[in-house]
Amino acid sequence: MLDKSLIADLPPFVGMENDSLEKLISAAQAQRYSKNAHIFRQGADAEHFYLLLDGYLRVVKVTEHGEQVIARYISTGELFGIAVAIGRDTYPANAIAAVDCVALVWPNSVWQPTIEKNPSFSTNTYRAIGDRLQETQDRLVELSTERVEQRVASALLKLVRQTGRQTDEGVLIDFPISRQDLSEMTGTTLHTVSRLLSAWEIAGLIKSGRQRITVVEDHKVMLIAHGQK
DNA sequence: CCATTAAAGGATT
DNA sequence: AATCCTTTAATGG
Repeated sequence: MLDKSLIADLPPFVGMENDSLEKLISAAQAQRYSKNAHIFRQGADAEHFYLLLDGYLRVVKVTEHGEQVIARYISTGELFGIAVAIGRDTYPANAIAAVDCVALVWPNSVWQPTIEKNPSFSTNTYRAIGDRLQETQDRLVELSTERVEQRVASALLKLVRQTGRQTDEGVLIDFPISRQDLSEMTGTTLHTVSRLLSAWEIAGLIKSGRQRITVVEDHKVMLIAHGQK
């Protein structure tokens, strides 16, 4: 049996009445996903919506030719797979566990009643959707105006803000991330990312290993992101 | 400035 | 052993 304290303090649910919370949580099912598992697939019928309780996952668009673009990362406490919120009946992308994850799963049928009875939940989720839209628009501008170096630096900083964990060496990005992943976030190739990271490591801005990146000099990375090298 | 191609070595399963 | 990740160099748009 799930307890409402699991979700009561998470951003999507702040301001909700206690009995509404209880009702919502009782309609949910907890589900574990091991690393690299697909939670849902692009184009599949959207029958559920989700909340990430623990872990990180990536949202990946796949083209007809098999090329992948990482649309965004979802971290703990975020809703995802909310196709129902924007009137879609299929999922627009794949959701893949970046590490072992735990999520709550609801059937879409509980979305509409929950929205209707809980104005705060409604505003919270539509705000979140708005934020994500804003983010993708910012990325569009980035892609068309900034050099690769700036885009990779920006992506690093975004990940640090979203998932950074302080260590004695700097701020570690808290899940396995490859050069390929970074290239899929920034519209470049893994080779270019590899070269950039190598150069930054020599310059002391970051430390990196296989699927590990630690930002040591975030200020200097920020300078690169903003174009003044 | 950056993508592509190729080659090779290390890490992971 | 097979596969995945990373680095490096050469070439060309």
